[in-house]
Amino acid sequence: MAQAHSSSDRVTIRDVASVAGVSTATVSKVLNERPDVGAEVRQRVLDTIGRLGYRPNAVARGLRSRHTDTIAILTDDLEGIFTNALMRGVEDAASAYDISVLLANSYGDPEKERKHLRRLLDRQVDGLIIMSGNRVRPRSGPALPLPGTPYVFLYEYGAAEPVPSVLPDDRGGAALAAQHLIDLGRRRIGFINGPASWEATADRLDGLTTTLAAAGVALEPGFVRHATSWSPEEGYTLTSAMLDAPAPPDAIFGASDDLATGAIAAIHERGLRIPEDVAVVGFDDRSLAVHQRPPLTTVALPLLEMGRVAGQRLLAAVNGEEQRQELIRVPCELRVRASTTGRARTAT
Amino acid sequence: MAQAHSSSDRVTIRDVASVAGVSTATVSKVLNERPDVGAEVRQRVLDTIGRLGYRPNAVARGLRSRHTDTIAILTDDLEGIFTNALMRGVEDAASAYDISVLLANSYGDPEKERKHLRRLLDRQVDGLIIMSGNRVRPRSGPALPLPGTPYVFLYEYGAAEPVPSVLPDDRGGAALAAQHLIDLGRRRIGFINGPASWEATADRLDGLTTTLAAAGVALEPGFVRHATSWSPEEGYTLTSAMLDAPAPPDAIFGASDDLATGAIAAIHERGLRIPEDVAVVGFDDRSLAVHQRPPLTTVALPLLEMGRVAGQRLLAAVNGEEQRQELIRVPCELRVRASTTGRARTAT
DNA sequence: TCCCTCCACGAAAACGATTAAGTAAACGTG
DNA sequence: CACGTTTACTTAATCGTTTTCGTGGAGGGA
Repeated sequence: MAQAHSSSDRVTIRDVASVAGVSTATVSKVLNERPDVGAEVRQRVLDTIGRLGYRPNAVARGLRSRHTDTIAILTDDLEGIFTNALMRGVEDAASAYDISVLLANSYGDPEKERKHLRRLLDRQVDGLIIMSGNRVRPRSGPALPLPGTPYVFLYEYGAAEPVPSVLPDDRGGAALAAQHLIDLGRRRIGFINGPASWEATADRLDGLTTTLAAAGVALEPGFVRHATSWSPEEGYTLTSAMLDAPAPPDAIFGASDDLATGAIAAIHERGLRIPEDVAVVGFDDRSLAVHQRPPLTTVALPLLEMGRVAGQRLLAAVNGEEQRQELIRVPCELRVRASTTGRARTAT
Repeated sequence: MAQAHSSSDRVTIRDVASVAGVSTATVSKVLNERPDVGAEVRQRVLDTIGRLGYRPNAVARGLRSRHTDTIAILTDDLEGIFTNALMRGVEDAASAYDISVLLANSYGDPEKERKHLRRLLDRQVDGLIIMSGNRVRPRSGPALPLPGTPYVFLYEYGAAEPVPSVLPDDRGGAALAAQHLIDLGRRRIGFINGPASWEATADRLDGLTTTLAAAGVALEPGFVRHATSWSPEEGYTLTSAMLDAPAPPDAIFGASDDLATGAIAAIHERGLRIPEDVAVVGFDDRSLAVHQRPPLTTVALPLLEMGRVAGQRLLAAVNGEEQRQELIRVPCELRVRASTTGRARTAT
């Protein structure tokens, strides 16, 4: 194996140039696949690079060319339920374009967040994915202080001003669930929504009612409840209340898998059968959904795809495409399982 | 608000120097808190920096000083159950020292992994946290090709050679659970271990048997079973088998929360009470543990702490401390809940 | 007063690439 | 054959810092 002959230091573009008998400019052109370099010289340089095991120094490159091929994810909850899948989507998109991803976690502390943001800008990141809008987002003040650095909000509700942003299609997702229940002949549908303070809950309710209305099905007022948290316990108590009503529902739609899980417990407790007596649909498609008994039909949040979309939008902006200050909704997908059909119809 | 007067470009150290009437060398010294600069000059420079809103360019700094204040996490499963908590620990440690964290996900694809590794080294990262040992790890060949870049393996079992590494104390964790059950007077303990191919399972079994033996309690051969996966379903079937034995166990220890969850289902199904008839202990302390009915006593994996420890070890090595090729075990913690005591004893 | 030692600071050379501008040779073209 | 144009390279400046020396002056001792 050929080695750099002289020093123990890393081999630079200058070494390659001198060994190949060309200038560093030429090596650089070969590296960047520029057209104005002859075939045999190109080959010679390539060979030399291989022999010497040369690798371009990304830091030096970044200094001169003013881009670092790096984007950052700024989050306030690295351990959030959905964070990994979102991150993975972003990482997917980025690494497809040979872009690296920096991670910054703020715990929701505005001080930490500012510190991270400063550090990232110092580091000359090319763009930012923001999953930590509580503090830096435009909602609470003027626009982000990101001179010339493009950014995309990911899974951040409630931006006051138009801003590049990616969210799930909550309305469409709820509509999917509603249509599914209708198709199964259910007419007395109970909806356990999340806390009203969450923006998504309004859209989910809207998707449900609109779809039901279109099918001529009315939603009983007592069958629409806002939980005070997304927990199974809430799902359990609210479902219990509905089941104990004189004319109980024949289906429960929970605005989260946790809520639906609580519903399942309440239904089982009363000796009712799922789905024969009461069908259950959840929302999110967390891993627990498939492990329920029976496995839970649910509306899957397109987290991976959301991450990818956000990443792609950001990279487009980094590459100079003009960025539209637009909110993009990524469609949800219905995963039909035994809690509505009695036996799993589709894998996963 | 004072602004850079002349151009639209970013303000550099040279601008600061000229405005403050000193050389860039001096500004640099102030920036890096070097001693050889006088008090009033220092103050003048500091003021100028503030007025101009100057921020040092980390890329340029990295080029010259040969360190980037960046470490990377190389993982093969960004969506793994434990990945976030581990990452958060690493991020904690890093950001405490003003170090940024790069993320690289390989999906276990060795090709992708090599590509990421190359990219990270090109980027001159100061060190690596490796949670993706399947391919790059020494097990399958010679040492890592990381000339001069320190690294620490995190939550990676089975390194063939001594290598800086951080793992949970599986043995100690199992011992904690065993002691707890003994203290509660349980004597007929069933152990549902994970798949034998997992290195951790041997340690957990060992911790259990050693502790029981020390208390004079024997483990019945039929009460020690290896599952073929970590799933609740496995826990369910294996527990069922034990419960249907002539003299059933009075406690089930599952080597994962999922296994223990399955155990709970099997116990309930037989109309037995938890913990009166059968106590249940899990391992991992995933979020589902606290949501079980009854809430599950479990051995918590110290993921956050493991991440922190790995981060700190790495940063120490980056700072020139000599790195010991050593495996560090981080102690687990027992979280006592109702599945053994009948009522929660501790919060969380 | 002279000499030596510090102390603060500046000049200038890196760091390893990219890139604008320049140039010599080869190549038409009239 | 003289004269623009390409083609294929090279030269050298540049990106924004850090860092190694060098240096002038202040201070101290004899």
